[in-house]
Amino acid sequence: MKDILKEAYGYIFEESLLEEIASVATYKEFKADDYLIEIGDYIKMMPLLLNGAIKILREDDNGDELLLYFLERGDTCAMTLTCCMGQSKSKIRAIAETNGSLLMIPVEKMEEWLTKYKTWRNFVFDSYNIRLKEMLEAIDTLAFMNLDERLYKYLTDKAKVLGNTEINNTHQQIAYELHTSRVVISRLLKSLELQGKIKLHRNKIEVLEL
Amino acid sequence: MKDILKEAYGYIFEESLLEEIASVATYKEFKADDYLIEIGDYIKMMPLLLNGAIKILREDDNGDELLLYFLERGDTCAMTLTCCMGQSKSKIRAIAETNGSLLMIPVEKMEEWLTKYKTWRNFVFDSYNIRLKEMLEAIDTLAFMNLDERLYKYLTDKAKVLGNTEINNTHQQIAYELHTSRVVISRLLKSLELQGKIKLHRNKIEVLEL
DNA sequence: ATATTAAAGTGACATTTGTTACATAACTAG
DNA sequence: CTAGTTATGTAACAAATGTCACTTTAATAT
Repeated sequence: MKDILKEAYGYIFEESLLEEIASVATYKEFKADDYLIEIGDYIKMMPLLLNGAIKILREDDNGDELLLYFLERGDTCAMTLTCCMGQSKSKIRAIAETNGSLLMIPVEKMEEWLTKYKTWRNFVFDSYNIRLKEMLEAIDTLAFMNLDERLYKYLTDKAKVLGNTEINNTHQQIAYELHTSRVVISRLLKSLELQGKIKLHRNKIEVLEL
Repeated sequence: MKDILKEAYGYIFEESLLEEIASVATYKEFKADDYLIEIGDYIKMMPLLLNGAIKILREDDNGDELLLYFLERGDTCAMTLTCCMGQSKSKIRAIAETNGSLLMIPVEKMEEWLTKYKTWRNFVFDSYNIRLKEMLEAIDTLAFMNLDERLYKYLTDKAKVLGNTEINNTHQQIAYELHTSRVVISRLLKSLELQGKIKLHRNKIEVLEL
């Protein structure tokens, strides 16, 4: 575990902090599609992602979903920070997009390190900043793009996160994450295929240009 | 200035921190519709709002606008924190909604106080958390609500921020902030009026229920 | 009081997105 | 191979939003 930690965070944290993390953190592996955080959960640990990808979703009162963004190696979840420090319930859902692993840090430590390590403080602030940036991007996407553009962005973003141009999803699953209906997604996918941007297969979409 | 500072922040900061703030901060007054921050500005100071309200807007590549949220007394702008600490350009525009005043804190001090005062650290984290919450709310509004609901929410939110049920805006101005067209806003306002929720006048909208 | 200008109202139509219903194609278990 | 199941394709229509053109109303300046 120490090795993966060093690989993922060695370039930002000093040796002594890495030691401390290793000594208090809980290591956890997860598989694709595992539910990691559910809306309303109380969060007492802060996750540090070692590898794999996690998708963060928002849900409205009717249970309708919307994909907010992906977390990758070196990321932590600012929403979790929010909840940890504010002692409030999670406002988002986190689902593993791929297999992966993470470390869980107790909240007390994370607060302690804020004063003790400048690198940790910077990391936490950077995380907030990255998250705010991702949220802004999500807002831009919703406010300024049509659904066909949003869909194409979704596909290319996903391909990047997966490191693979083949996306194994049904149209229905995509529809959930973009908060629309399956028929609409099928229609727009077909049109993207006609434009030569993607190729459709059963349970699989191939992104042709990245 | 010390008085207003104490009135707005006395309940969260200790005396010594208030002293420090008073000694390094620049006091600034602004008038409604002043541009306080423009997209692309470099930000070297962190604002603490003493009174009045500020609206935060996002703009896309075509110059189309979208209202994100309002800041009120006791708020600071997490976007500014982002920019201060990351040395990056502003990604948002801030326009005064009412007359008001604020304090500008140099970035170095804000970093110094992070380790020195727990209350300051909590304030900064709370600010981030509140901002993330507002962003989530903005996303919910965009993703899950129809335009008529968004418009009504806009009107009631604005009335609360102004502390006044009379909103002095043209339909065109509202259309800009909600990123749609004047004709659409006129149509929906008329329908809200027929539902008995608002009353329309020239250059003025009266919110009947809050 | 009248002319000018800004704001708001309105009808007609276009586009985007959502919905329903059903057809077809591809996989899977037996 | 065949039946059943799941995924996808598609037509037809509905609803929400956007656009254009023009009218009417209210405020302001002369």
